Amino acid sequence: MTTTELAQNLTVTRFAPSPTGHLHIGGARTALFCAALARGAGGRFVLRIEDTDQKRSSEAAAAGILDDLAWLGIGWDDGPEAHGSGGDVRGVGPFEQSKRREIYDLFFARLIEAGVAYPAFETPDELAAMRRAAEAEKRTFIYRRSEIYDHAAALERAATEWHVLRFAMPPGPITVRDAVLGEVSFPYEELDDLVIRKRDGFPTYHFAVVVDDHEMGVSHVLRGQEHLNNTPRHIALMRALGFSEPVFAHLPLIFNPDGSKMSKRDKDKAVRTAVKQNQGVQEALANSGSDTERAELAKWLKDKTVQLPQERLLPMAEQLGVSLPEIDVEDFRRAGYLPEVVINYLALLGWNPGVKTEHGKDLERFERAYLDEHFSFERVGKTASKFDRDKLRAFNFDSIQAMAPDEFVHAWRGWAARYDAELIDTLDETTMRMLAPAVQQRAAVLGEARQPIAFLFMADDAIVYDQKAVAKHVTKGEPSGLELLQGFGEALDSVEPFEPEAIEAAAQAWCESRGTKLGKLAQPIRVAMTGTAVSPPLGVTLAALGQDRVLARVDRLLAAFG
RNA sequence: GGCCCCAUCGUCUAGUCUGGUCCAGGACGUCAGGUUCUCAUCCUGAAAACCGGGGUUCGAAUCCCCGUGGGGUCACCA
Repeated sequence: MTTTELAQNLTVTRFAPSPTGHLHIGGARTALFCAALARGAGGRFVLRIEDTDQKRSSEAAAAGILDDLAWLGIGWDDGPEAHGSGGDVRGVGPFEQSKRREIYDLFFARLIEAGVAYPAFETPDELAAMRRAAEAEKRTFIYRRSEIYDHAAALERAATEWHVLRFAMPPGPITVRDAVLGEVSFPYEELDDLVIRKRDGFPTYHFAVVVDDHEMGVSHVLRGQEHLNNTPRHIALMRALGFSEPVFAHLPLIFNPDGSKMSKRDKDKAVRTAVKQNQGVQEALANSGSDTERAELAKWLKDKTVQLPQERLLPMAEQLGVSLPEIDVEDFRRAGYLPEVVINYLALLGWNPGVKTEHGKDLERFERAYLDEHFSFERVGKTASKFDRDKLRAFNFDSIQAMAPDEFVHAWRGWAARYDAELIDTLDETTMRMLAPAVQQRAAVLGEARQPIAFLFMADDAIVYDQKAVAKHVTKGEPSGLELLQGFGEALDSVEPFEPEAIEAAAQAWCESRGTKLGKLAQPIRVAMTGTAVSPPLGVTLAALGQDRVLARVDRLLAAFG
């Protein structure tokens, strides 16, 4: 079966990121919808790496994107082999555009021969000047082939001179038939003769996309709405090349809560603002690192368009106490969101099942398989949506609640293995298992699971007592917390086994015998264990610490205020 | 600025194509109560929207027009 034959009866979608950084959350949604459409139709989902920009692309970034997709559970049928996905059973690869030069050259030749692709010799500076001139006259700059253009002469000149290849846009308006937006027309006057081959011989994005989509038998092109303006150009190219048009579907954009575009630059912005407000840090930074590092930093501080690599941003953010906005899939992973939750939330951004549950509520929580089965363009919205982190958190929280303790520990340890070595080193699996129920309902994301048990990571003699908590729960009252603690401390000695249930039973019994409420005893214990009036339930708190450390902390409080 | 897209609670949205069942439903968030050994969880309840103006129609959130607002895009980046 040839590619075109396949295209006629197969739904083929593709996700084509350019490897310039981690996978953006918006890109993840596009990939998800592409995969869902293909799966639901029994078709194929292609992953292609768009690395025609030699300066910005990197293999590391490409690998990172594959890893991000794999973490989300989005597998691909045709594409680079990694994480159990990919391969080239249809023989439509390679899947990196930088390896497809000969293919593009073939189609360049075809267009040149037809006289619709032509060399152009303006330098970038000259073009910039032309744009400025147009702007001064308040008209839009449109590059158009001169009417007295001599194709043969231009080709001759091109043999010896640097040039780009441009596509002669055919006259007449072009209408895009979009599966979510309907028909959208663009006048010829708005469409210029776009560059299809760069000076360095690489195709531009427009050309490579059109050729590759055709060669790979892509039947449905799903992408963000920011590409809508490119589509008429692509259609013109397809027609010139004799390709059939795929179905286009432009997905609504995803924005920040403040309405701005969700961009990787947001991270730089957050840190840059904080640095500028902090004179001390600014000076410290100005005096550390190598010369080149300092120069980069100075440039970054001044120029909003300059981005710093994540490895440099992260420590600065930590030092300044600012949290980086989550933009990339990797950010959500680090924060401790569950991949299936991210998928679920993403699916709802711009699409919805339009189904009610038996309780008359909108169906919002569903599995990946549900999306695969039910995804359709009719239910894709046209409106851009703001990314609601609170709602994502709530989803994640619910999913964490729904986990069995073992499941939770598994997820937690998996996360910690990558992001929190100290946690793994300090707590064994049995302890985590015991802690799980208490921690689960206090953590919306895995990264927060440590907070309610922070006291476990402190040395017994390093507890800092909160003055208010001490005043309220330890020194005040009749009997005082101190006295209760003293009495119960002895009782604690004989608790066997030293596990949550036994401890709680002992505390309960002890309080009953003394005629006090459990709360009266629990609070001073909390202060002794954590320095504050807040901790997980008593039994778990004490059991996790272990008898020795508990008694040491009781003694220390007694000594400090007794 | 040109071109293009969009417009329902603070946010995500159902309802819009096939006008009436919508004094607009759900979720997140917010607020108020309740349960609880703290913090949480959990339970109950409340406030909260059809951008404005004209049409069409017996009737418009739903159809049409004009405004207004928001966004995208105008590279030898993708």
